[in-house]
Formats: sequence, structure tokens, C-alpha cells
Amino acid sequence: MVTITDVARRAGVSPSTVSYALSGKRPISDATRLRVQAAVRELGYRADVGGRARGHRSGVLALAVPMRSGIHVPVVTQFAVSVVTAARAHDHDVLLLTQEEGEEGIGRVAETGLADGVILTDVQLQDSRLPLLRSRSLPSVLIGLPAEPEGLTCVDLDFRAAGELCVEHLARLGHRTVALVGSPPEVYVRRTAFARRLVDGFTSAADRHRLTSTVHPCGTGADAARAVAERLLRELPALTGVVVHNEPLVDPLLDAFEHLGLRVPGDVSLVAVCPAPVAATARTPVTSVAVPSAELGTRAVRLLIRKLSGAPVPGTTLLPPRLTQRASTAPRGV
Amino acid sequence: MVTITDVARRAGVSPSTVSYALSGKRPISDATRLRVQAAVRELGYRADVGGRARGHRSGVLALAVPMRSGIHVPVVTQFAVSVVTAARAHDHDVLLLTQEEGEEGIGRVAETGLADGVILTDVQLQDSRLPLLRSRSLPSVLIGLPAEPEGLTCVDLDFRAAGELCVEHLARLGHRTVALVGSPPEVYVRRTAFARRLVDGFTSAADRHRLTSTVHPCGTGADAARAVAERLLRELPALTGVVVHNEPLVDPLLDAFEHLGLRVPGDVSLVAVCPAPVAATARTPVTSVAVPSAELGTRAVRLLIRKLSGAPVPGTTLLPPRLTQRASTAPRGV
DNA sequence: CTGAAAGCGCTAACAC
DNA sequence: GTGTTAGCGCTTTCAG
Repeated sequence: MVTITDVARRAGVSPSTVSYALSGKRPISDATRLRVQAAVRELGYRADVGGRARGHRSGVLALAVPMRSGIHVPVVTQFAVSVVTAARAHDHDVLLLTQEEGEEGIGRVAETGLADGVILTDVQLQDSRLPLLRSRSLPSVLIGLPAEPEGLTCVDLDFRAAGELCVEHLARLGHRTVALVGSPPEVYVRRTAFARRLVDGFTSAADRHRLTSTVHPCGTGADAARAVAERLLRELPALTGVVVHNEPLVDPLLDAFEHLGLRVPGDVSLVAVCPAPVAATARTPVTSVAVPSAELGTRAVRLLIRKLSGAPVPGTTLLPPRLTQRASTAPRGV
Repeated sequence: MVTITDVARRAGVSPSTVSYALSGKRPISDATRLRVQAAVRELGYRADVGGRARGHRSGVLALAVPMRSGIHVPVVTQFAVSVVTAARAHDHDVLLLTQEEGEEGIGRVAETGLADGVILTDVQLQDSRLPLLRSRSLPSVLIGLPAEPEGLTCVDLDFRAAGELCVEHLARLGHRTVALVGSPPEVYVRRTAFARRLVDGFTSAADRHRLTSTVHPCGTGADAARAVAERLLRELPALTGVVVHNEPLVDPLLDAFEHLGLRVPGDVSLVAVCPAPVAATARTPVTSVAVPSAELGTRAVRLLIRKLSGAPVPGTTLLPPRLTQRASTAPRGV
């Protein structure tokens, strides 16, 4: 293994000079810096983690991801990939924590100095991990919005605005009776923040526009889709606008309507809240508000890195939703 | 932060005794060990990573996962989850490397001591990372099988046997003309090992049973599915047995056959090589050979941990394929 | 069975 | 602008 002392010898300077030349924490003459850099290259030197950690920076970011039902896998994977990519761009690595570990994982990471900071996903309204984050001084960024985000750094899609945007799109097309097909019930039971916020936005926009509306959680699978579709139409025979916030249900729902003799968008308009690729590659391309998983991951990393550098960061960042019109929505009665 | 010295003071012993009591690297009397353990609990001590690294063990396993087209996301996620879970069970954490980093990521991890070992997924026949693995003494386990696995530790599904198993199942049902719908062409171009091995197994079993057979790579999406289905039938009008090794294509392919007026399994029998949940939840439950992602991840971790402990490990472990009969296969002409 | 002491590779306070 | 030196928290000789 090549140490900082090896580099120092090779460059004809002291170890500390090498350290400073590399970290830039104090001015070094161009001449020596160049010699140091050359020595580093020639020897293939890389700072050992153990030593560096004394300087209180492991260069690692922890990412806590959920792995339980009701969470859609591709979204999580998108987070992970974008987080790793962004972290690498800032010269950091990523340690993967599963949510199952919960507080324990965060505690371990914080106390052993394994990671410099942590990014949490799948944040609940009352998240059990938040007290830990507030008490320990472990820098953190949440992807998601808890009930009381004061003092925390959060980034998320503005799901409330997303719900409103969907309704407004349908209202503008003349639809008067709308339904929201939501996530599986357990998501609401756990009080996952984003699901509730979407419902709020949906409901309040529907009220504002004086639309008749209803909300149904829904599990996944063709049977569940068929069941909600039937229930919806029984309950609201005048239904012509549907918002679906349940990624794996988009295709089954399209099938279900077709099966009931309803054409999309001829008889029913459908707008989905889901990752853009899902909407674009559905059986019928679906008008959608995109969940920008990759951007959320990238933003979270940027915020955390800034936080680690001591710079001030905004408390909550809500990305504005954007609706992309595709083939699944049309004016009512056309 | 609570250090080993704090614990030592509290327990009334020397720091080294605490170290030994915790690592078990030399015999400690029950009395002192108990006192040490009590002190650890009371103080909430956890060994700092920086210090521990001196002992040349970071307690971290690196996992390199691919993120590019042609790789099905859920499989990768399954690896990740099972690896993290298994690693935790062995008191290790997991560092996430993306394949895009390639050699660089492995080099960094090896030289900085960030991780003690690495698990590689998506191994190619001629994998550019293998020389690195052999030259550095970084302990590693591959999920997948390269062309020359000598001196490496590999674990994978026996894809060759899986291909054979599918054909034998169809042959036993009386099918005489069979086709393999494979992964997207780029997978073969990259010479990903598992895809080739499946083709080999499929082909040789078909020959052995004197079946007429053909192999077609195929991209994803409904259009691609329809296109291969049509091509297949044009090329082999007598076709009654199909093997699909392309996870996201299972449903579209079922659709495509239906669209062509062919019932499954009435006219065509379909067997898939994919994760069990995909096969079980398809529009028609599909007879399948499971890709046991979770078990592969778990095994990889176990092997790596054993390797780190210096114990001997087997070179290559190929898990025997298992076929689960579901509703998509039936005797020919029934 | 236990302690004292010498490092490990690195950073940072303290010189010059 | 650079070198010397004193740690950091831990493991591991070396000595009893």
C-alpha cells in the first residue's frame, strides 16, 4: 500500500505538505503542488480511509431505502442510481441502508463515523427516525416531507400541487365527475406523506372546481384494478375523469376500463402520477404528472454535500409538478 | 463520542483488554468480559470506523450493480436488498457501486480500504474488471459466470441447465417445434454470460430431443413482442412451444399470441425464465424456471464473508434450476 | 489472563 | 510556503 509518506519522499517534501497540497487547506506553491501531484500519479496514491477518517470525513453518504410492499421498486432504484451518480460527481461514495434497519442503521452510521451524512427516503408523516436526526448532529436530507419539517432539510415533488394539477387538467377538459385511484391502503395507514398530500390536492381542487369526486385506495394486480373500476362506476355513473396514483396499476386500469366497454380517452380520461417512462410506455400512452425520482436523488445529494461543507441550505424544496399531455385524456363527450 | 478508553476506564481495565474482549482474539476471563460488555452497553460504545480500519477491516462490502438497458431492474434490486440484509446479518455494511464506474470503482475501494471485499453482478464473458480482481488481492465474489472463472469465486443460476429444463418440459408435453425468445440483442452483443448459457442449454436440449428450434433476441414493449410472435409463426408455422427469457416481455408476449388468435396454453405453451413473482402474477400464470435473485445475493455474501475470514471457498457454485408448472403449458394439441 | 506501549496513515496545530 | 510534531481511536506486539 502506498502511503502519504511515500508520496512525500518521492516529491521531496513533508507528509503534511502532501496532505495540504491535496486538500487545498492551505496555500502551496505551484512548483511543489505540481511535484506532489506528479508523485501521486506515479505512485498511484489514494488516501486510506482509516487515516482520513481522523480528519472526520469518511467521504461516504448513507442512503436509507425502503423495501416493503406498497413501495414501487423502480422509483427506489431510480433514487439509488441517481444518488450514487451524484455522490460520485462530488467524490463521495454511497452506503446502502435498508429501512428495515430503521433507527438502528442511522445510529450505527452516525456513531461509528461510517458515513458523513444520510439521505432518507420514504419519509412518513410521523417518522420514527426524525428524533434521532435532530438529537444527533448527523447531517441529513429527507426525500419526502414529514408533518413537522422544521429544522430539517427536505426535498420532494409538490404532491399537493400535483393532485391539483391533475384535477385542473380534467376540469379544463370539461370533466365534472372525477375519481382518484390511489396507492394500496397500507400506504395511507402508514401515513406516508406524499400519498396524503396528493389526496389533499386532488380533493381541494375538485371542491374548488365544484366537481363530484371520490377517492379510492387500491392494491395492485388486474383483479384489484377491475374491482375499483367497477366500484367507481357503480358509485359515480357519471364518472369521466380518473387520476391514478399507483404506478403498477396504470396498465391494469386501462385494461379494466376497456373490459367494461369504456374507451380511453373516448369515454374516460385517465391521468397518472408516476415516473415518465411508465406513462409513456403504457398500452395507451398516458397523460401524466411525472415523479422525478432521479432529480430528487440528485438534489438530495447536492443539498447534503452543501450541508457537509457548512453552507446554509434551504429547509424545504418542493419541485413544481409538470403535466405532460398524452393520448389518455380528451375533452368530455368527444 | 465514546471511545474504547472510556469503556476501559468504566470497566476498570486497559483499552487493549476491551479490544480483545470485544474481538475475542485472545482469551479473557468471564468476569472481565462481562464487566466490559456491561460498560459497552451502559456507555453505548461502538468502535469508530477510523480506528478499526487500522486493524484492516472496514466492515464494509462493496456491491457493484449495473444500470443500463437490457438489465431488468427488479432483479438488480433483489440482489441489492438480499445482499444488504445478508451483510447486516454478518455485521457488515454495503457500499453501492454502479457498474458505470467499472474498474475505477473497484480500484478505489480496494486501494483506500473503503471496503473489505466486493460483490460483482452482471458479469460478462470477458469482463474488464476481472484482471483487476486477480491482480489486486481484493477478495471478491461474482454473481454470474465469466468465460474463465479459474481462481475466482462465482455463484449463479445454472442457466444452461435452465435452458435444458425448459426444453425438456416442453418435449415431455409432446411439443416438437420450439422457439426461444431471448433478451434484447445488446445483451448478447455484450456477451453477458448468463444469456448465452441459456441459449446453449436450450439449443443443445432441443437438438438432443430432435426438436425443430429457433432463437430470437427481442427488445421490450408490446410492439417488439408482436413482431417476434409474427416472425416466429411465419418462420415455424408448426410452433407450439415457446421459452421466453426476457422478464418484461412475458405479458406482452401473452398478449401478442392472443392477438394472433393463439390461445395459451391451448395452441402455444409458454415457459418463462424469470423471477417467480413475475411468472405468478402475469396475465396468465406462467410456467417458469425461477431466477433466484435473493438467494444468489445471500449466497454471494456468505461466500465473501467466509473468504474474508480466510476460510476456503468453492470456486463456482451453480444453483440447480427448478421449474414450476403453472397455467401456460399443456400437452400439445389439447 | 492482563497491561503498557508502539504504531497505523492521516490531519492540524504549532513552529519557522 | 513548508516542516515538525502531536495526536486521532484502535489493534497488536511485547512484557509480565
